[in-house]
Amino acid sequence: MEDDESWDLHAVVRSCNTISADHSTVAGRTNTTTTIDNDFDHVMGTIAACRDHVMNPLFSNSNSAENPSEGLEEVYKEGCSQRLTTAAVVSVGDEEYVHEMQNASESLSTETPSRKRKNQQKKMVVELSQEELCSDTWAWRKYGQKPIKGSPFPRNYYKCSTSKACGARKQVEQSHTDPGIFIVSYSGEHIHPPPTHRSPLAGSTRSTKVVMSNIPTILDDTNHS
DNA sequence: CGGTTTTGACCTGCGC
DNA sequence: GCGCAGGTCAAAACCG
Repeated sequence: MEDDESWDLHAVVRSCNTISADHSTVAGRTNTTTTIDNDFDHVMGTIAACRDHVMNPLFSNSNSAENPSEGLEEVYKEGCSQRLTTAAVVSVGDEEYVHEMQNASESLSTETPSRKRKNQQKKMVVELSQEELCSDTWAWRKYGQKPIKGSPFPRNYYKCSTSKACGARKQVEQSHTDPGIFIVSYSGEHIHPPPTHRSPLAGSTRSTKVVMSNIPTILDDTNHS
């Protein structure tokens, strides 16, 4: 069976939401850019979800409540620059990820059908702490888990469960160099605004109990408007 | 009842 | 062309 570590991963992973990543220098290699080039709207939606939950002091300082567009845009820019620093660490000491992300970045310029394989799909790869993972309001449904060669931790696959038509997906994998860090890859775009609250039944299974115990805190903040 | 996780099977891209 | 590995599907089980 899966051990506590993967269980923890499952628990943490239910919610996640981030900005963008740009790996200018990875493990001493040449520039690697992993960004969503045309997904500003997606990112803006992401930020909108984040800002209320103060996953990062950056967002709590935003004036987005008054000027959602301008505020978020600024936050987005700042957030990117800050995130980039973090995200750039993703591949340090991890040749596999370096390779993976390089391949991903090379294929970012092509439009991607919903079911392209492997590195052909546009991806945004970020490194997140457990806390950050818990600061997500998007509703994700796990649809698969796979052991990854060379990694002691399985990779988990999630779809956005808010809408069946929503093509947003994410993959979450625990870093084997730092188990406290989670490598999250986003693909696709949300076609709907972030949910303002979760269904009471959402994530009602075993391993999500812990997660749901975290979520209410977040939701309380959100619903206080 | 409606939503989720689990998990084995299947599909497909990629390297040799 | 073959085999491997990653990504997805879908049925069953679970939970409140």
